[in-house]
Amino acid sequence: MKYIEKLRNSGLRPTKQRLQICEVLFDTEKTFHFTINDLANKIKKQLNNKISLATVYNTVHAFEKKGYLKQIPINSNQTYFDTNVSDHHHFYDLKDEKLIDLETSEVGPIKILKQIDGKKIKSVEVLVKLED
Amino acid sequence: MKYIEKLRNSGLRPTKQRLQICEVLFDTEKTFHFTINDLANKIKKQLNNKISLATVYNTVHAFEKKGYLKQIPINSNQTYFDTNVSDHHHFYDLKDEKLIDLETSEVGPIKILKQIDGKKIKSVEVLVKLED
DNA sequence: TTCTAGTTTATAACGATTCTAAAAAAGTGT
DNA sequence: ACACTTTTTTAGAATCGTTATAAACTAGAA
Repeated sequence: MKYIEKLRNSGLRPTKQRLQICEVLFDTEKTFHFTINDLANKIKKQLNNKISLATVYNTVHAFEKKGYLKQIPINSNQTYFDTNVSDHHHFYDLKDEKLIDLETSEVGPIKILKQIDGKKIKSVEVLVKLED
Repeated sequence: MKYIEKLRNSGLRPTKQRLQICEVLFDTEKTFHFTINDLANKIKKQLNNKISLATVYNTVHAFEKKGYLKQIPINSNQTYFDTNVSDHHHFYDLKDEKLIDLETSEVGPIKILKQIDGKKIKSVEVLVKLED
């Protein structure tokens, strides 16, 4: 299994559940956006196998901490995650409540002209809200 | 009262509670960020007067719909609002969990080079995460 | 004053997320 | 393979922000 190493290297035991979640998250052509609920359903369908919700939460947070997932800053009752962990931005379609990737190359360079004492910039994320 | 007109003009009845919330939100030198809970506490302290939580929620949402408040897109267990409704951006201090305004003039012009069919851009918001 | 629609209220309901404590599995050494 | 320790999984309970409910109240109009 190709994920065993990956997990071990980041100090996570390669358990059956984590490996299965890796499959669902990373064995795809394209990256995608999801909520915990989306993911739990996907697991059930795709693997015909239920993983406890608590485990899904734990795993997603563990993966996020290790940098294998990113949280998408957006106001919703549910938290959105992204399997695309490269620096990039998002459109948010307000009507359909859908997220669409917006690559950094598709946004001109962003200059932050204000500094905050004792702090450094960790990330710059753009959210473009769309309407009809 | 200066807010009676404002509320009437937007089709909201100028009730005692709404006027009081207006005072707390808009009778300030500077704009500020808040959660519903922050606001409820501020009302209790500042006006020595309790307004039902449900009313605070209703009012904040009504004001947001009318454009007197803005939601700030950020991942937190609570929803953040801003009394600064001009186009602007935010720093988010990850450690202190604090928001800081970042004016559009302090960010170079942002060019969105990707278009989504049948949709137009409603807003462009930048979130700059800060670490030590 | 009376009527009606809009508003407030306390409380219940809801739903996403986190906590808990026990069972299971993984890793380590023998 | 076995015993032992630590991590992980699990179901269910608990938490907490937010929304719904239904009754009491209020603003505005006739």
